[in-house]
Amino acid sequence: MDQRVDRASLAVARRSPRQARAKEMIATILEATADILDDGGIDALNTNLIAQRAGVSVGAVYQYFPNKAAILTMLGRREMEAVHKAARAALDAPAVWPAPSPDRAAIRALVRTYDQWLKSRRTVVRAVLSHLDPAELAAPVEETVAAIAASDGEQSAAPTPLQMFVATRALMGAVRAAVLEEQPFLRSAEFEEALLTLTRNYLRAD
Amino acid sequence: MDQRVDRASLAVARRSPRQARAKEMIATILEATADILDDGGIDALNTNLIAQRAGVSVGAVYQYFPNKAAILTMLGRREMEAVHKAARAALDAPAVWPAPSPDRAAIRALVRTYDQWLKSRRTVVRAVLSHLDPAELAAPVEETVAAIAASDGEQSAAPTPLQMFVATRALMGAVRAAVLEEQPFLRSAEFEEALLTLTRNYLRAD
Amino acid sequence: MDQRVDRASLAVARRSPRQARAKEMIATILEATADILDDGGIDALNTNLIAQRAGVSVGAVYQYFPNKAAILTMLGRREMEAVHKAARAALDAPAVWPAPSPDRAAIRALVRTYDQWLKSRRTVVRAVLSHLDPAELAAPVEETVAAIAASDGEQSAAPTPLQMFVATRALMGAVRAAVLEEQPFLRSAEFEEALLTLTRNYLRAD
Amino acid sequence: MDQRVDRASLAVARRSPRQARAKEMIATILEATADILDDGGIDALNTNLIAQRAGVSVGAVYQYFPNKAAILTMLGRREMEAVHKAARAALDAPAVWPAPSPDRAAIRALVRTYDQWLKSRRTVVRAVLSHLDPAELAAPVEETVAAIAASDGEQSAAPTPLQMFVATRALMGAVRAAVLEEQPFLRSAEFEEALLTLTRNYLRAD
DNA sequence: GATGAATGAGTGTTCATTCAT
DNA sequence: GATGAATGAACACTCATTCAT
Repeated sequence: MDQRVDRASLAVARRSPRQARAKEMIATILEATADILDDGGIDALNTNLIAQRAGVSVGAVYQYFPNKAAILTMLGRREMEAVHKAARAALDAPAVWPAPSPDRAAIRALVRTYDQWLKSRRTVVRAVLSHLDPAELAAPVEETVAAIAASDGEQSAAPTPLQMFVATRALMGAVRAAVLEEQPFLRSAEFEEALLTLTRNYLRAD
Repeated sequence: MDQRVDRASLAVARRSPRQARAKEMIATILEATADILDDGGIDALNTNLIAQRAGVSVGAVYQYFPNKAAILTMLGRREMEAVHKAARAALDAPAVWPAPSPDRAAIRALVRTYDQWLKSRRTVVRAVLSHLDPAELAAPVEETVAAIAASDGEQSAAPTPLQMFVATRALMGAVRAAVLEEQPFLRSAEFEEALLTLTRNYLRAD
Repeated sequence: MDQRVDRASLAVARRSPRQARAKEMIATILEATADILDDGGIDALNTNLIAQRAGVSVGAVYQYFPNKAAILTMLGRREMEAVHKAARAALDAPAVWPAPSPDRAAIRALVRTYDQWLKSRRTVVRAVLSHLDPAELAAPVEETVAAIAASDGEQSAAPTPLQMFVATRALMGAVRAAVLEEQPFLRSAEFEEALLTLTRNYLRAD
Repeated sequence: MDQRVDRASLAVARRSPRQARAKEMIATILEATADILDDGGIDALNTNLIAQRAGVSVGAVYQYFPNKAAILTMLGRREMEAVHKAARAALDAPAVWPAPSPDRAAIRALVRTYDQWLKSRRTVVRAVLSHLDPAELAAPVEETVAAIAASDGEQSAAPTPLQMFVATRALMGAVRAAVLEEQPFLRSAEFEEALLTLTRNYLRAD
């Protein structure tokens, strides 16, 4: 068998470790940022501290991010992606028995995800919620709303964009407030029920 | 005749104009703050600039506010009070003919108020929405929700605290997102209708 | 006699100490700057050190100068003013006996002034010579050249602008080089003689 | 046949292309430096940018230069050499008819050379003029002055070192100022005439 | 109470230089 | 020799807050 490798693939093979390192570095920096945020809030956040906690030099931080704001923004996006992913995973998880209806499962997944997130990264959540573009924050919730709308079966038409907007933001508003105000009922059955009713009733055509 | 006046009454007599001056000063400072916010965003805000724009010295600013954060907080509260007041005024206004139902009137008042506010103080709104305690922001909306709940008449029981929370935050979430994302449908009839449906359907017992 | 003072003059009287303080501060900052320059050259110059050496805070420095460059520029101008003044004073000084011709006196004054200056502020001179606008540097020399031209009496017409330019810059070029290259003949009679010849011969019509 | 080659001769054979490469590299780096200087002035100059523009790595730059200052110095020297060469070439060029006197030709060559240089590398010229040792800058001018002195024939003795110094620096001072102040008369006949008079009159013994 | 000059800790960012690969 | 990621000292400048007048 021919042992030779063409130059192109070799180059790819070689670049990989570099890219891997870059990804690692970015991850490390973001983690350090999140840590600081959770320790001392947004006021404690400064680039030198980020570098120190990440165990790298400030210069390295600026090799991967153009400025401080970019770090915060990327952290926000990453966190949202994580929430997104967690919510979807919960949605796709094999149902327990007796299976909750799919829309209830969707709400439950959403709330659980936020709750989990909040527990591990209280301040990061707050920072993300207030610094990220609201439209970006809506993505995972939109999926939940879509799941609820779909569960209604043929009974009703697909929601209009405006309906989606209102339903998404309403649901988000309720969850967000519960998170930010640290309401104790965040993981209660009643809250889940309320959110479900809110969304169902709104989307139900009449 | 005795020319002396007792000190106490003098103090009382004098305090009035003093307090008036203090109120004026505070108002001036807050106005300057709002101006700067709308001109250059939160990053342009600093106490020296506030003093300069208010036409007073920094020292004077610190005579009335313990620190910068307090200025922002008070501005936020004042703005919310204004919204509160405007919303209530709209709610209490003599109905035009044909009168909209009271709950529709409440929603309309809320949306109009935010729209007006946004037009005159875009950045202040953003700053307030993201820096003020969410519970504080809920007050005027709570009133609106209460009005809607009341308009349902005897058909349903008074909403529970949880219901109030969810309804309020949901409504707020939708309005807030429309404001922050500067959605063009903010002052459309469809949006009003959607918000009304959202709240009515949720509060309607079933 | 009326003892009252009108408000305006009182204001002036009161502002004085402030302005005096400002002038003092500026002088102190410039002095500190010159000190640092002479100690460690332009590379050792930084705003924090300037403040420290001036015995004030960095903030104070920035109260009087918009940025670091402005400090250097102002120092340059001040130094040039001083040279200007010294050169003129030497020019106007009562002649010793036997009196040198006025043009020789002018050259002598110029060279002495530079020599003096160099001895006390070697690096400042270098910095000034290389950072200041060349036209600004020409002023005191222009005066010297004018004195030499005038001493020629009615024999020749007033020099044209181009002649002034060439004579001034030529003279300056020679002095500048002697200063920067720290030529030992800077304060020799031969050098003085040479400069005199250079200028006289050029300006003498033929 | 013996395939071995002795190491020494191989080394010699190899050094040539290596040295050629080294020269190329140095030239490339200096060119990049000049480019940056002309684009954004001395403040825009940094080693990473130099490397990038030169299409090499920073490490490579440091293979050929001990530090940033050395690059600037070498660029200065190179530029001066070029001026030197251009001035000499102009001096040696076959005279047009009617031939200008040799001293006029020398001045003309000097001024033309500076003018040309200025047009193509304005900022480099400024940087070189203010960062290079003044004695180094004098070399090409010295040659011009020598040419002028020589053209005087037997009428006068060879100039003394001091005379050379003064004549050179005076001429340089005038040209330098015209260049730095971007005087429009830089390439005028009057300026040439003035410079010629300046130098001739000074060197003419009397 | 009012003033605004002064303070100085704090911060984002740059960039010459090194060195493991 | 070449690369370029990493280093980290250095620095200009800001701004909330204080306090002598």
